[in-house]
Amino acid sequence: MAATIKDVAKESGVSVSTVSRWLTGGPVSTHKREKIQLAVQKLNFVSNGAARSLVTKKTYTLGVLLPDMYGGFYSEILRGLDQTAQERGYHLLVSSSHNEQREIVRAIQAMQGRVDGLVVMSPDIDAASLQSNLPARLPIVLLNCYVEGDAYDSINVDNYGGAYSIVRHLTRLGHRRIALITGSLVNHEVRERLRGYEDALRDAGIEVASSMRYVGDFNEPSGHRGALELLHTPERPTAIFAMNDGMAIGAMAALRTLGLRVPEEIAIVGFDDIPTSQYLEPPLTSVHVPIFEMGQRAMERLLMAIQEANAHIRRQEKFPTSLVIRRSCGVGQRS
Amino acid sequence: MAATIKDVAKESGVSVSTVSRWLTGGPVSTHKREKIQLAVQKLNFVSNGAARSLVTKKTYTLGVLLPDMYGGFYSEILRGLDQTAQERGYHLLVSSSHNEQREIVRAIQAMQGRVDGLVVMSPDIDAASLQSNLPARLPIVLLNCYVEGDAYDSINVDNYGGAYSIVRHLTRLGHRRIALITGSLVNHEVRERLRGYEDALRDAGIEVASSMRYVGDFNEPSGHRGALELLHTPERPTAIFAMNDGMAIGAMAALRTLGLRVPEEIAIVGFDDIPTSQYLEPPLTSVHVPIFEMGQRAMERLLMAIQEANAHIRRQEKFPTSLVIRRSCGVGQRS
DNA sequence: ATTTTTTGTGGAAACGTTCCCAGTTTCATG
DNA sequence: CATGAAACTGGGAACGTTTCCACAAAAAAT
Repeated sequence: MAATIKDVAKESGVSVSTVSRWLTGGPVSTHKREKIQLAVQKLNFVSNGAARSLVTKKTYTLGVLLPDMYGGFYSEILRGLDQTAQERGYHLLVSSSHNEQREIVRAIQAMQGRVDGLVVMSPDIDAASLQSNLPARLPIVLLNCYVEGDAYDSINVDNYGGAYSIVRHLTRLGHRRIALITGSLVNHEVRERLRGYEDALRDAGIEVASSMRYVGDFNEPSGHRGALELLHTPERPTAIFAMNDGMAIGAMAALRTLGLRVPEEIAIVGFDDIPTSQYLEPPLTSVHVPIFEMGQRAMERLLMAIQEANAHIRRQEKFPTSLVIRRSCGVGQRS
Repeated sequence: MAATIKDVAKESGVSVSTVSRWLTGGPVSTHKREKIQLAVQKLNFVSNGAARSLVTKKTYTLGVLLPDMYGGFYSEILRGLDQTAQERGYHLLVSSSHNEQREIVRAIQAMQGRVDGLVVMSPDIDAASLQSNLPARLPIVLLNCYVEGDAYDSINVDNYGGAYSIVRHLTRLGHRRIALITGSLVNHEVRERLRGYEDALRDAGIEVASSMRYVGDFNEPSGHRGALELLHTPERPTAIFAMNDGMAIGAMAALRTLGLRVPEEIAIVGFDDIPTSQYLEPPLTSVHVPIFEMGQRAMERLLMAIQEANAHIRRQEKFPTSLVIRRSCGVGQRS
């Protein structure tokens, strides 16, 4: 068994209270302090976090719920979360692969009593079931979740604006047949990006054709499949807009195997601007999303919510995107 | 305040013991079960993890210590760890950015009582200080750490063999001036890879030149700087071996800005074979390391150690690498 | 019908801390 | 040298669970 505070007290001949006071930085006489330190060393004592947080009601741990962990996007988010947490002396309790409502709730419940707050990232969670399953009082920040109203702190991206601007960029370059590789359509972010795509086409006087659309799943292989499929359409697209960089990468690989040159024969653009994208050949034009910063910001807001407790004012933030023009769309500066 | 088990007991008119028994799946009469369920629903009760693990001494949480979180390597490791943990009903308590000995120890101590075991990944931790600071009995698996003897379970990569084989590949292609971009030389993995590089050169009758070496830090920018520096040497290298793919990517970007074609004018190879590498142009020849699998395996071994408790037999595993020949070294099959 | 087993029940003692409280010592200060 | 403040001390009650125990009621076996 690991040594407890009682063992230390006995070994050093002081009371439990005094050892505890030493642990928490209270005033202890030099004499006793030395004895305690000796005993701690000897017994290899480390205080038990569970017991501690049971009484203090602080865990210095924050829960993070992710739908997945694959790829440059989630790892950047996690990095942003982790760095900020780390700076403030917090740890992260991570749990991924949650797509279903029920799973998320289960994971949240398992974290109860082990975390001081929660960052939930799940594009398809619904607010109602969150509310009814969440222990009251647990500070929470929603990242890229769709919720109406101001019941939660949330952080989102301007999905509509980003998609609109990159598709408009393509239309301005003269493209008229712009194919689309989407993620799952139940995903709210996907729907927003879709709206941006369609509006940009319409505003350019282009008809939206459903043959120009392939439903992927945000991973490389689906981008690959999507590109192959879209090239079979009677009127071959001159450009492909993939709803994230992962699928754009997959699509580019597919085009390469077909011997199609990017961007000369077909343009391709993505969304997210993950770190990898700049190193592709040709470098990928994409909608820049400040991924790392969003992670940071989510964590900052969560820590704020924890600190301010009930005085906390909830806010919904929407991060702007920006167009990063590289060579894959056919006109960028070299990079 | 969140509701406690006592509140539930009072609300439903049964004893605390009975509620607890219901929670843990013990036998409870239908009648009381219903009452309890009602009360739980009404009070929105979720049992407190800290209290629970204080008495059961199980947390269903595993600690993970990483030196950093940036890049394809760590995120793959983490994914492997997380997936396996998830499958077995465990969560991950993650803490990164630990390079110094002291920081690691502090992080481990902070996790005491909150985790059932630990995966420590820190190429420059030393076994002695681990041992003296670690609470006895806490199962632990070392990932890519250098420790002598069999005091710990550990998982490593065949760094020497990997480096040797990729450098030999280059010499067989006729390269004689093979430059090297390393990571920090205090890192044990770096030293092993260095050894492999040097032996491969010697075995090919090539003299090891210190002018052909640039000390980087495993991140892209240092690869970029390294490539620029190495091209200034009197005898320009015909190939560059970067000790990880991140630096290889940085180096490739540098060569591109200089207008040097890869692999025609200069070959470049990496180490790790992160997911990104296959999508580069040209695709990067690298030493494949089963990153995800190593994460999985580390977690499996940790869970074993936990399950078997004192009957556990420690083992040191070394994962083999394999050469992945793509185009960046000048001879690969197209991909 | 009696005994034995199973099933269900609540009281109370843990688990390893912190922190309040009441008390004791130490130490300037007038 | 009294006096009040400050520093220090240990006892013990929390914190929210589980689990051991003793026992009662119901079911099964004799």
